[in-house]
Amino acid sequence: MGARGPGSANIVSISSRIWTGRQGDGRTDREDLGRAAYAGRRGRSLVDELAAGVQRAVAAWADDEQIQLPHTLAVAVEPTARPEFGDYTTNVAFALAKVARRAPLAIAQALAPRVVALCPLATAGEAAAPGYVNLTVDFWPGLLGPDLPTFAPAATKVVVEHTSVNPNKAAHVGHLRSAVVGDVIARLLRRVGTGVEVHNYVDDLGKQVADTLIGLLHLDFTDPVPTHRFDDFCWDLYAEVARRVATDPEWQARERAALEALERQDNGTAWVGQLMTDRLVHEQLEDMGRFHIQYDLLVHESDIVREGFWARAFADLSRSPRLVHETTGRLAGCWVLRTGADPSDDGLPEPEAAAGDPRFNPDKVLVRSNGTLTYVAKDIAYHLWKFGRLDQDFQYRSTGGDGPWTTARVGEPPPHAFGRADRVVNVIDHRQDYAQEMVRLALAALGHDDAATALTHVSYGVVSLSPATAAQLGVDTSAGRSSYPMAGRQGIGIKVSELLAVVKEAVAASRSRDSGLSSQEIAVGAIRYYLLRHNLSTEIVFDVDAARDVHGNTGPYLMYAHARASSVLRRVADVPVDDVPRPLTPAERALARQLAAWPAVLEEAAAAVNPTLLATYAYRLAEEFTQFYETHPVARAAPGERSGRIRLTRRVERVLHDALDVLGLPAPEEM
RNA sequence: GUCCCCGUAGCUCAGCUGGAUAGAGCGCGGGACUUCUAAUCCCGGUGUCGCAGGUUCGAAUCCUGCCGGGGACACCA
Repeated sequence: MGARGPGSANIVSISSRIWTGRQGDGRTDREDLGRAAYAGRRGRSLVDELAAGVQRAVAAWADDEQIQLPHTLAVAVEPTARPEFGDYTTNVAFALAKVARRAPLAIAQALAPRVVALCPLATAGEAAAPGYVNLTVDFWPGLLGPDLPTFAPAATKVVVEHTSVNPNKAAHVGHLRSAVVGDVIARLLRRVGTGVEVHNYVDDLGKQVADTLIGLLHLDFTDPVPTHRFDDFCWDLYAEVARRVATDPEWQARERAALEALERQDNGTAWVGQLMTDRLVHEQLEDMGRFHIQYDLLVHESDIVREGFWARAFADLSRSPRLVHETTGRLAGCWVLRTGADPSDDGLPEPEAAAGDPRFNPDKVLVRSNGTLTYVAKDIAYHLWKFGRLDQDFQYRSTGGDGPWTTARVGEPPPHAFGRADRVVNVIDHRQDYAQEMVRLALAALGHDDAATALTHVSYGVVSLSPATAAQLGVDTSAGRSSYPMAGRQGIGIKVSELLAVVKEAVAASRSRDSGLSSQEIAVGAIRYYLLRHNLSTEIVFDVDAARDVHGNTGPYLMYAHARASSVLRRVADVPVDDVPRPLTPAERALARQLAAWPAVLEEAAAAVNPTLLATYAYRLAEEFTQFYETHPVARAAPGERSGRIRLTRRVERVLHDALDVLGLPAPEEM
């Protein structure tokens, strides 16, 4: 990168880091998405203005000192950790120290007054050892401007796939994590102006479905825990069948026969299978619906097979040197996707996608020696369709009412074209990293490098059980592990419906009045927040007692803060509000500063495809507001102070409402 | 065996694109409601940031090795 003339540096602000705590892995595909979102935002935030002021100061300084600046500088303009450091701080002097070969403190001292002179919002600037520029800001104009960021609608369409529970039993908390994370990603992308289509993949041809099915057909099963729900019944039935399949050759043969019958599709077994999976999907969707999670399209694996999507994908893929028909050895008779991870595979193009990645097995079977397709093969076909690269389409029908559309045997005209995505976001736990990379590799091998790049796998850690919760479920915890996995095959897990009932009960028991939001809605907010506040890469060690908590860093705390703001505003509904500026108290400043961060947090969350940033931000905002609320009367404030406090409270209500909407939590006016 | 993720307060977790005295919630003890909802707030924490080296003016953060936990590497999904 060649140096330009003095004063020409672009400052790359990474300013949102401090408010939210940055996560994310910095993958390029996520950053691209972020840039698109950033470009669409209308208007500048307070922090944007400040960063621009710092940039002007740097340019002026470089001119005066005759210093050549590089094209870009990575600089943070961020809130200070302590009030005595001012409102915002920047590390720009450290970045310049390396370029100019001068002491950071000297640069900071030269910069501080220039920022104050060149940025109308900065009322004071100080250099602090070892080289920070600390800025004090006039927050008042920020309380007069527009409340919420707006984004120009983007022409791009993103398909978000999440949930994708095997339709053979009830959904558990682990599935709910995918659903909640995916749902927030969909809400977030819509919020920043992107077109979104939400898919739920129904794997109705898999081994798990076959197991529940043969239990239904061959077992005289009575549920040890009588239930009115079919998915609860299947939960126990599946565990019973899994026990038999593990050891009994007769049941293993039944499983194979059922799998084969499901894939053939024109027989009684397949029809019973379809009736079974339809009913289970219906109940799973009811569960998710209670959490305000909705889908645009259900994609059935059986429809991918029936429509012959794989035949077209195979025709294309077989022109690639990566698809190999093995004639000898362990995989004789299989069609294999060769990843190039084996060093002996010379001559294959690389690097592309996962090629040569030592994490992966060099050969991935797509077509078994008996001619049937593996899961990855069907997923490749599905993704070619998602990206509109297949010249083929499904049949569709509506599931009625507000429900999603679904792929079907016989179609009716869909309301709009499904699929044809510019980007695809798959919310799938980290155990499928390998399978997702295989899909990406196949897309690249077919020449769809753009699609391979536009495929984002949002990988997240599994939900496991705390020792206490595992013990309550009858798991043997004598091994003393720190967590225990949920296991559908063993019937071990917290079902979504049970969790909601338990948390709802806890909410009902702890509430001080009954007139506000229903206990179920509060429970939904509590559970959603619990699943969102952990980093995506973190394995959530789920504890029932912790999930039942409604105090502290929980969903109800955020909702309560919103209800308090609403309550205050009801009291002052008729009070006239003026624009007369006044100095803010420390708590007011802290609150104003947090409010000013919202546009950047939205952008960064969209860029990183990371809902946790939103959860963290909303909690901090609720916390700042609550502290303000405790110490600053609004309705009973002196007239000189009241207008500013009403403005702050109004803004808190709107920004918190916006944040809660994106998080899918209720924003109650009363609790 | 190879590779990936994780290891921070009693517990669950933030912080980790290097920077100013390492944070929150829970739990525990104490305090605050005739005042905009106390589902709240305030006070009380030196914790071998797994261990050992290294890079740096500066490391919880980057690099290497080791130890411990989890996961992936299926003609499962």
